[in-house]
Amino acid sequence: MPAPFDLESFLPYRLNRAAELISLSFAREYKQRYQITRPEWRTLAALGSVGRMTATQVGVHSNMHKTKVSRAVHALEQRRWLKRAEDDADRRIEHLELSVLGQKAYREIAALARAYQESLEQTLGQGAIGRIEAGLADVEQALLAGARKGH
Amino acid sequence: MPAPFDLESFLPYRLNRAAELISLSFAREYKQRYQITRPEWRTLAALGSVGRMTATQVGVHSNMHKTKVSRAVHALEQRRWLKRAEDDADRRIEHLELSVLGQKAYREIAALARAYQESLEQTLGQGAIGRIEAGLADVEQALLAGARKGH
DNA sequence: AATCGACGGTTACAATTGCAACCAATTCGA
DNA sequence: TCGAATTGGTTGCAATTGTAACCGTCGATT
Repeated sequence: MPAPFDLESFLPYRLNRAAELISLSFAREYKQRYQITRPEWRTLAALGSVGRMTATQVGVHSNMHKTKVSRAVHALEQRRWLKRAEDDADRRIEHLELSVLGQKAYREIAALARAYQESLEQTLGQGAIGRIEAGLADVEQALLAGARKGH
Repeated sequence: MPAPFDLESFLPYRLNRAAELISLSFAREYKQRYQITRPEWRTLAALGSVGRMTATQVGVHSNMHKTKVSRAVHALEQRRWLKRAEDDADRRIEHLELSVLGQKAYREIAALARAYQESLEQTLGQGAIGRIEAGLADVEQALLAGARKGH
């Protein structure tokens, strides 16, 4: 007799459900106000938070497919929130950077994000979010380590 | 001077990244072998784990959009993994149930899922996954409670 | 019992997405 | 040093997805 399978305690299922819920919940805060999509916000956030990066690095950082990143970058460029700069040594590479306008937008949406998370932390209690994130870090590390070995 | 915003500790971003990573990682286990999509697996899992449910209930349980559920149900029905049964009292409602074939498929994929999670728990240490899930449950509860009040 | 709003579920259509193929540039290896 | 394999990034196309509109049914109000 096999061990029972409880979907409610299956991590991929649980993570998906929670991620979808919280993402949509927060997206409501900026979708209307800034006319920006989810991939665009993630790209903006990555560049604003980390600083100058290439498209590939943005993709790794936020775990987005490279075509998704490519399109988000294009959209942000149209909006003049982002500038591309070529690399001196390798002409395939494009360094991405937020424009002054982009930085302004980033700061504003980041303020929304901060407020959102602060409010959540209020109701969850101090440190609760940090503990989840520590757990997630371990999970990601385990998965990425496993992937390299071809599991 | 505003508090700094660190994307790495922003919960929606972190949850999305982790969820995407683990979902794709596990999807590799069944996509090939069973020719089944992510929404189909989630629906199968919900019905297999919880038992007879309506489409709406499946959607709530797995936090999937109702059209996604509708299409997944249709696909599973084509495959003869699922049966519909009308409700005696309310003719709008359809009760969904796995067929014998569907139950068999569910048991097989559930076994994969169990193995997957066990292996993960091995590397993370006993109880690590449970702690994350407890945290997620709190988050979900907070968000759903907030949504009802119109936040 | 007729009307209106809500509900469960499906579908048409448009937008978003991922895969695969591609281009240009670079690195590797014989 | 030349060709093959690899890399950063884009694009065409097909598949997936969400929005909105819809159908049939139900419940409440009158």
